[in-house]
Amino acid sequence: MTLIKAIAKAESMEGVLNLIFRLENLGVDMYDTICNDTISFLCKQKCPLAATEVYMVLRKNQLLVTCKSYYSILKGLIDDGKIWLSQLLIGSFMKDYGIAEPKLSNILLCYLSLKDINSALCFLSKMKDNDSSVTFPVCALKVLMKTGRFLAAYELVMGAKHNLPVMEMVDYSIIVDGLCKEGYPVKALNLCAFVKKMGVVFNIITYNSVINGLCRQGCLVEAFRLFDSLEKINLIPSEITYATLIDNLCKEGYLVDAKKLLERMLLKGYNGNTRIYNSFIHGYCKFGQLEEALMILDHMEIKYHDPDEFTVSSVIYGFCQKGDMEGALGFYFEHKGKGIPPDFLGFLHLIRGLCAKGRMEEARNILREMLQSQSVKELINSVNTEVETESIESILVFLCEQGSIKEAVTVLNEVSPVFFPVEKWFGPFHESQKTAATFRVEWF
DNA sequence: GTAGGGTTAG
Repeated sequence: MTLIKAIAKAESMEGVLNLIFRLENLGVDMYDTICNDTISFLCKQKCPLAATEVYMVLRKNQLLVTCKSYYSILKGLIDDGKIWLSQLLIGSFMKDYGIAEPKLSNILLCYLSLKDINSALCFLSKMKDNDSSVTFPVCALKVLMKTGRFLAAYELVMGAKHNLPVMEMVDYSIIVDGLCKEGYPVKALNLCAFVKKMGVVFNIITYNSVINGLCRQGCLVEAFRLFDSLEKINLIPSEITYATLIDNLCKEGYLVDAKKLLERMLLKGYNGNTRIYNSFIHGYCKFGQLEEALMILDHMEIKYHDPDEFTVSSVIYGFCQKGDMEGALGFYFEHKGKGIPPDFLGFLHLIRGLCAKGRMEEARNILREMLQSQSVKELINSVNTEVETESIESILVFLCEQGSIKEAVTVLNEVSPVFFPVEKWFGPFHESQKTAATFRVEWF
């Protein structure tokens, strides 16, 4: 076993398998135990396919495949989404151990929940009738969460009500978080209430996720209501709680309220960070208050929070909004000199602004610098896998060298929304009405 | 299986 582990650590699964095959030919004692141990080890190393090969060796020699081996291979295969292969193994597992074997029941539940959550629940209730030790499938939930089916997980929990197994706080939290990300913050709140009744206590991270989910759906009022109720459940808002709310206030143009909230946060002993100040800078720039944004920038530097790519890009955006290309260029060169270049959108604003003024040669120079920026390259190349033709980067380089700046900008405008989707909360699952437009903060 | 998992940007 030590040798096998050593070979596997060298990431040579073929080496492990070769060794197994040689041991087989030598007719070594305890061969079946070695194979079962190897299966367990390979699964821990997240190599269920290699483990399956060892399993085949056991089958071929009509040796005992332990329940644990079946379980760990199947779990690995299901986690990897290798459904077709797991189907074959489940058949043998059932033949060898019978349906009442707890590990098999768990795997079946995972497997069924992947295909059809209702049949999983049906199976579960049947197993309960047989007085089996099967509990509600936490593993089924994990499968659902891993495959992003948070609604199904939600319905599973809410539907099971009193037949719930002991679930840990984080298990619930992942569902809550998933629901928020999918745009179901109200369902997430329902789940929170339910969980509270079960006596499970969430920490602030979960509530941060819900607050963010509500904001993303445009439910700022509800988000603040939740924020205000945190005290009642003895939870102290974290810096991220404040950051989330501040960012959303800034986005909506409630900069005065955002500032009040920032003051409140500082009073609680938090220091603020670059990200929080970026929210302000971006908000001020978006609403045409460039001077305010620049004041925040100064303030930031006094507080030793270093500006970053986002900061620089936001300020450039602010200058461009005003049509002040000298200001934008000056700011760009100054920060480039300090080693803080803008990111994709910062460059794009700069180039668009220059083009709008007919300053094509300067736009071309900036485009050239943009295409040399590491972060821009990484971003652009991250979509290339889906495009079969030439890479976007090479197209842009070509257009730049040709001097076809307008065409290059067209390409950039096309790819930009892929990286920075806008208007998040107008998706198909709009749970509650957007209330931000009539919203004012009333804590003072 | 018996640790760790889950949160903020245009």
